[in-house]
Amino acid sequence: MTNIQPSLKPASGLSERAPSPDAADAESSLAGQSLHGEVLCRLRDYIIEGHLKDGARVPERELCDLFGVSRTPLREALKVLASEGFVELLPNRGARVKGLDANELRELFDVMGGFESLAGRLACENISADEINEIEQIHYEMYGYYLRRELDGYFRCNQAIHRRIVEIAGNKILTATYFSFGNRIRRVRYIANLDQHHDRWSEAMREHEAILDALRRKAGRELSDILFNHLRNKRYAVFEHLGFSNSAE
Amino acid sequence: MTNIQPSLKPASGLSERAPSPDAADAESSLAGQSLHGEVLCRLRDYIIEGHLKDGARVPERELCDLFGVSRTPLREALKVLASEGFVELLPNRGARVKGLDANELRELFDVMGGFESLAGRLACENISADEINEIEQIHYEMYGYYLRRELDGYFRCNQAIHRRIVEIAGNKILTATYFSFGNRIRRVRYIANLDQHHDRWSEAMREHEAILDALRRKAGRELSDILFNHLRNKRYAVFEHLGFSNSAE
DNA sequence: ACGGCAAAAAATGAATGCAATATTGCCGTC
DNA sequence: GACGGCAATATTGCATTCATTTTTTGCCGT
Repeated sequence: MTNIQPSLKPASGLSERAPSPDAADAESSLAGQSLHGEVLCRLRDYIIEGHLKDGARVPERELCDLFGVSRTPLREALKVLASEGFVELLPNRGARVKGLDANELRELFDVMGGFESLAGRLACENISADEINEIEQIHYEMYGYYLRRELDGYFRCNQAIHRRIVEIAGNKILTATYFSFGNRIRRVRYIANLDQHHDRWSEAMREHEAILDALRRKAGRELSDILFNHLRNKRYAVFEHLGFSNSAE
Repeated sequence: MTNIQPSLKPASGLSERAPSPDAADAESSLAGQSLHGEVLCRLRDYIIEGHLKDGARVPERELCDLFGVSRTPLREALKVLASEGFVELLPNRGARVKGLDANELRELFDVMGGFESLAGRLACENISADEINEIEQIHYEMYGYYLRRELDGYFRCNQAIHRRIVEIAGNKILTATYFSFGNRIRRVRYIANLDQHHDRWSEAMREHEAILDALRRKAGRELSDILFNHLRNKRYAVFEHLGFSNSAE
């Protein structure tokens, strides 16, 4: 994977990777090649973007018309989406969109924390000087946004750092799984209209300092720990924001 | 006409394997309820148990005959198996069994290490006195097998401890994902006829002492670390055993 | 004997058809 | 007006069918 050239352009470096985290590699094989792969991606996005409400039944016929395919590839896609956790298959009663209750959301955050934790550990084993530089770059760009209170740019950099750490971990299976699970959280953001909140901003910024520091020192065990707790704290903040209880139920 | 014979007895090579740690909850919804769910489970087991060789094409027609279903549910199952990583879908060229090369196996071990690491951390947050007792029990039973050099019993207890830790973590999504990924490694065991080896036995036993100790003290961070390295060491041992290189390639 | 080409065969991918099941709308009764 | 039963309708799950594409086979020429 080409690592981005060390062109010292903090501001522009990110804008290019801006758009959408997009697809894990997991379904690159399915993606554009076949009808069902196409339908899978489109239907997944359709659900992630919240066009179907939690618990709503998935109208096969309508979606067939919408996508211009017959029921066969659509139903194949539904089976896959069920295994990914986006829908639930009820015997003889079709598919329903699977929303996340507070408990599942909490679980999902912890699992993501586990992935990031692992990624941090592995990244410390593999990271090159150039890559440390790259992360630093993004970090300082993010710091700039932080100082200027530009939430949007801050958020993009934040995402980029976490994504790069996972990529640098150099474990394709991890990467694919990470992004796949990330999609399920992404949907919550759409649904709950969960724009990033300012609470905890300075705290998160401090945590990122620690992340960068641990990366520089290649302190895998430590970074692993920091990243898990970073996600935990994010979970706490999100739950606070949503008015959920933070204790197990 | 109406076939509908829920029994689905091919009477042929499919073992009536009862045990199997079985099932993540992930497909409890798919499992016995529908034809495609049934086929999914059976085909997955069929592949895990090595009835199809790495890279072999998956013969739709034959399997349809074997399972006594039409191509539709079988193909639906194939799509899911592809998303789980057991097969690869080649456009217009059907499905091929996806074997793991050394690199992917290494990645998979690390991901499992990540899951166990996370599980240990969470388990320390949740574990009750009774559950500690239970783990201790298994641990000492395992120690007995160790002293008597009974590899089989030792191995069963070993598995049980790791499984219990994951369950005690109390994160259903983690549990489901853990077992799902475990299946892919399970296949390697079948294929490579990877009986447990004696190497590293005493070392592994010592590590398990540390695991139990950390659990007792509810030292999550520590246990997290121990478990990751435990898996790493296991990976090293397995790779040694298989004659693979242990360094990244 | 060997390699290349064309036709046949088989496989795949997707659409359609059909029986079984769920859902809806309607009506009568309380 | 609310409720329960019943027919009409829609939906689901799977089998079957159809159009392509791939693979194999058979043939010919060199």
